[in-house]
Amino acid sequence: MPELPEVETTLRGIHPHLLQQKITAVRVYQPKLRWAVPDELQTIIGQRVLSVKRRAKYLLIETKLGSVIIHLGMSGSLRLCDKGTTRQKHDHVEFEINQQQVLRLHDPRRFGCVLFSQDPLQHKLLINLGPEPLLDAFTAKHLYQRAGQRKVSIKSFIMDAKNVVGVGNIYANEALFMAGISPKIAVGCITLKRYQLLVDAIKQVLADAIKQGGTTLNDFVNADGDTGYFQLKLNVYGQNDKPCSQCETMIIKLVQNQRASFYCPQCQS
DNA sequence: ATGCTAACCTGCGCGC
DNA sequence: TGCGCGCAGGTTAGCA
Repeated sequence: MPELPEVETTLRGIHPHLLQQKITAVRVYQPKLRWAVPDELQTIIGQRVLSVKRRAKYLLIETKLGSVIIHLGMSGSLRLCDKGTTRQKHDHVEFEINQQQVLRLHDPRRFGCVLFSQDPLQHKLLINLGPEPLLDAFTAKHLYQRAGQRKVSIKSFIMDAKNVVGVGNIYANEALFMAGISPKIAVGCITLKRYQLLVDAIKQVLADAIKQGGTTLNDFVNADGDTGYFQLKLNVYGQNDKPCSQCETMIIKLVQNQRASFYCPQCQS
């Protein structure tokens, strides 16, 4: 489930509870995640948390000896609870904090991962990532230059983390609607001016969602254990066969790169 | 280099 | 009530 706003919300939820605290135990109940949980993870036992950060949709828990890299995949969530709290089905990894609390990774589909690296930003999975969408380095010029004469669709392009990180399926659809751009257009055919509209839309859509505390759909549980069901206003995602909020034309659904796309054929071209 | 497909998993809702 | 099917928020490896 988690798109970038949910990961950012998770970060903000766990950050104050982890900073400067000692990791007193690590328990792995199911090591078979997207990648096997490495034995090296045990290195952090006894270490103090120096910082908790986010890069793309990866959460980084940094200690003097190295960092834990966590990705929530499609269905992952992190929850901080008292040590005695009963473990739930699909709670695969837990970090004990000061012998009192545990940070638990819950992930039914197991597309997430828990890794360890002495230098996480140089890790294979992070080293080639594009700019953070909410920072100034993410510009229209950047997308325009990367697009070149390529023929890939704009929807696929903005969901490719080498171009910009953190744009998942919901927000890709919503940002394209906001920018008035059809998800099917080839990236090489888009003007710099239209890339500016798109960059602005991506920033706004993500910032709005973070402001609301993450979305929305199914199983998001925030770090304090409250269900975070903030229903974001979705203009196109999941709105197929319903009238466009702007022009009343029926929203169309199609499949691109094995992912559902939704758009208004009137407002987006 | 580019673009597409399969694959990794479980759970849920729907039609029959 | 039960079963099979299609679908789901992500991302990489591997192929043509």
